Amino acid sequence: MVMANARAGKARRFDSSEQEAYLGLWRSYDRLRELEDELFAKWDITNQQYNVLRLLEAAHPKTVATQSVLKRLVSRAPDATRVLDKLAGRHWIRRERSPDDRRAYWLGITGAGIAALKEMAEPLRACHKAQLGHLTPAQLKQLTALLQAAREPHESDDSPWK
Amino acid sequence: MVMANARAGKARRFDSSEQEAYLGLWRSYDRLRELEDELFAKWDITNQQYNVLRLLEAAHPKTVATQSVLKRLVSRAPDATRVLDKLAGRHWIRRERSPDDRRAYWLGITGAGIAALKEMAEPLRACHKAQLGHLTPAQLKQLTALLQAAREPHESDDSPWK
DNA sequence: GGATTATAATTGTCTGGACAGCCATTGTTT
DNA sequence: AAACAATGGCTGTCCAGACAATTATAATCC
Repeated sequence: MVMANARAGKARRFDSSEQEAYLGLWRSYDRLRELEDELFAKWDITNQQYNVLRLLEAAHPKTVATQSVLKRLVSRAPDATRVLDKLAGRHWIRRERSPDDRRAYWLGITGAGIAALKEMAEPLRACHKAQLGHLTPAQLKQLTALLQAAREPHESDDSPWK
Repeated sequence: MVMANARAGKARRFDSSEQEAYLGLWRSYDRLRELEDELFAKWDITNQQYNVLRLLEAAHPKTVATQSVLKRLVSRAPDATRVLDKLAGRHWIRRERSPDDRRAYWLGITGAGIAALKEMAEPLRACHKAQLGHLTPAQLKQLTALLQAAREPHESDDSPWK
């Protein structure tokens, strides 16, 4: 039986080095994310939800405007309401109407939310170690810097990621 | 009116340098992908679909087993059938039963598929340039190498991405 | 060689991401 | 102050990603 093109020499060709880098970025993200997703699945939580919790924890005991949280998220959340609904449903966050602008909400993490984060902290740390612990500190630093440079022109001026 | 924690000093703290690198990876991927998605949306195609087309074009005029294509995709495709359905629906690919294994299919790109790719080539190249063209060739090379190193332990031995 | 196990693809279903339209509220303009 | 525009959030809907169950076929194991 003939196996067509199973691994035909230098299989992968790229149109440009930019494309090569981008596909590498995509691939690496995909591989690493799988590890994290697996962990989050155990707590029935998504990385976005976790992200929100972390931001609120950092601000604790102060509360934060929804829009402020959204701007700082790693990836855009067009369905913010539903993400917050899920967290509020588990009583991990509180929402209260802003007194000066009745359209807006202030978000705060609850004690249960903080407890949940605490429970996840160590396994998550181990997960990140499993993801990238094989790189040297110098490599990690370099990678972080290059990634920052890569996205820099695509960040708005007020982005916390800039 | 008091703005709570709008940009409180060194806002972002990380638990580890591995986490920092991973979040940077996620963020950069998210920003860059947005550009590409925007382009693909114009042709009503997803990056996964494009990916499949490219792989089939590379093998053309030979045909490729579905499984072989799936292994080479950038990100896992659990719904392979439906991705292929879409491409076949636009007559960009052909599916034919393997004669020696009636479970399997051979996939091939059609003339229309090749034409579609040709039409997309230049805008896409420009897109990749817009994504990462601001990096120097040395930076691109370094980034590509670091990304490869980052995912290396998470690739199976037979992965084309290793 | 018949039973069991593994593989390839399809299908149903659920969830999250995305977008548009909506309502309520606030800000701006004249 | 009335009209209009902008903002914050909510909801309906659609689509892709994910997973489990199913069917068909092939390979393996007594």
